Amino acid sequence: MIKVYIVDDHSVVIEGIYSLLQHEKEIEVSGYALNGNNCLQYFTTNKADIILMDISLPDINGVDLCRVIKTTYPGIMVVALSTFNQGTYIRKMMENGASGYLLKNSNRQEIIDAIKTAYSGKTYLSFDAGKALTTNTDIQTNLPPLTKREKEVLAHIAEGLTNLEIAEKLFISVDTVDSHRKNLHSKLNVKNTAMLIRFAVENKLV
Amino acid sequence: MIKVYIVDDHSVVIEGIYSLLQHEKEIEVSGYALNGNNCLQYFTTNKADIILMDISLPDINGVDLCRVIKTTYPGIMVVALSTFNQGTYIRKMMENGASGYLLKNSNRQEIIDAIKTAYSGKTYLSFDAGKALTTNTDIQTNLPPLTKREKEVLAHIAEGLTNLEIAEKLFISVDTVDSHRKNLHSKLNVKNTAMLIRFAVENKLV
DNA sequence: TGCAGTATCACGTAAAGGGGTGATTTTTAG
DNA sequence: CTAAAAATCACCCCTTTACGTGATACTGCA
Repeated sequence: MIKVYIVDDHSVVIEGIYSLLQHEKEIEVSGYALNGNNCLQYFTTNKADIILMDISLPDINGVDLCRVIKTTYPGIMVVALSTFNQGTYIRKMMENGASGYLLKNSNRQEIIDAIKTAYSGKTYLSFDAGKALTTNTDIQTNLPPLTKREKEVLAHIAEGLTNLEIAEKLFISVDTVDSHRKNLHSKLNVKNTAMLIRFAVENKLV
Repeated sequence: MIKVYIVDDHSVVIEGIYSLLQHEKEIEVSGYALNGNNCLQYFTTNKADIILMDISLPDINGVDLCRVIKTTYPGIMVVALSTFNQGTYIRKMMENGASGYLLKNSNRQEIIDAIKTAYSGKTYLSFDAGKALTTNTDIQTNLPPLTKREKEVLAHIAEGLTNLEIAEKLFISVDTVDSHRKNLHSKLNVKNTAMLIRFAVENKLV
């Protein structure tokens, strides 16, 4: 029986994985945490074989959490969970001891494969993730498609222009620029300019 | 007589270059512009051999301006002027047809060398710029030194935290975080979060 | 010892961004 | 032609940044 622990701040993800794995005979979900600290807390008194770990957590980022876990409990295999397919993050997780990288849109079989592969001590990478690593070209397939206008706006934000300046440059209203900005936020799953630009630069969107 | 034209939004820089070159027999400063549009305007009716062009301009960024100039007037040699030594920007300027890259802290001889080299059709790179290009490692020598605290704050901003969140994490006041942020802005010569993060990521400060 | 640089905190104003909701028009693709 | 996607604009409310100015304490170095 492989004991799996889940760390993700989205309850639905935990719920989804739990449900996908509940009929799996060889796998048991032994617990979960909604943030990094609860996870660390848990492992002071409990154990597991595999941790499915979201890369973005409210308190600690996945890369750091992974490093802490692997140095403290080398026997636990960490599989990174991510919404997007970013070569940069994949590399960082791997450098910090992760045994695999799984996209949240993976199907049941992929998740099971990842868990079993990691359990056997090997590394599991989802198809696209592996490709992103070897080609050294971040796959944009798993990035939400941005429209032409969104890309333009993003480029201008990255240049340091304000919404007003962008509006003047594109001959549209500030409200429209704001709309595009909001769409970028929700598509890229960020909540402010700093995260937006970081994401954009790291993904060579700008 | 080599006719030199200067584009820079800082009057002092124009003044400084002018003064450094005024006793040079073979070089004549034939004009200047404080922004990209005035520069383009000028060249519809005038000409020059060399343009010393600041990379950051109020209306158009230097890279784009360089591309426009070089496609419209291929005979004009563009030498990029920059405060910092960023491999990324150097590369971009070169890709867009610049004949050289000069730091604003260059001395008189370097500026003259750059102008003459560009005039002869060759490429001039200041020592560090050349190094930054070939080693593929952005030189940080020319980046203002950031203090420990500033780096910490910067890292947290890049993670998407607000000043308040950073303050709580570092056990300091929001006002202090704000201070560090202001210092980062002035040290790195940026005016908002977007530019700050972009600069930081491109310079591997985060 | 004294100065420069760092780190700290404060207060105020103005500007910009973040979040929600809703609506109309254009474009695009089937 | 028509349905979906994209682009446009508007308003509200609140939070966060931006910028200025100034002050105090600590620290390392000349």
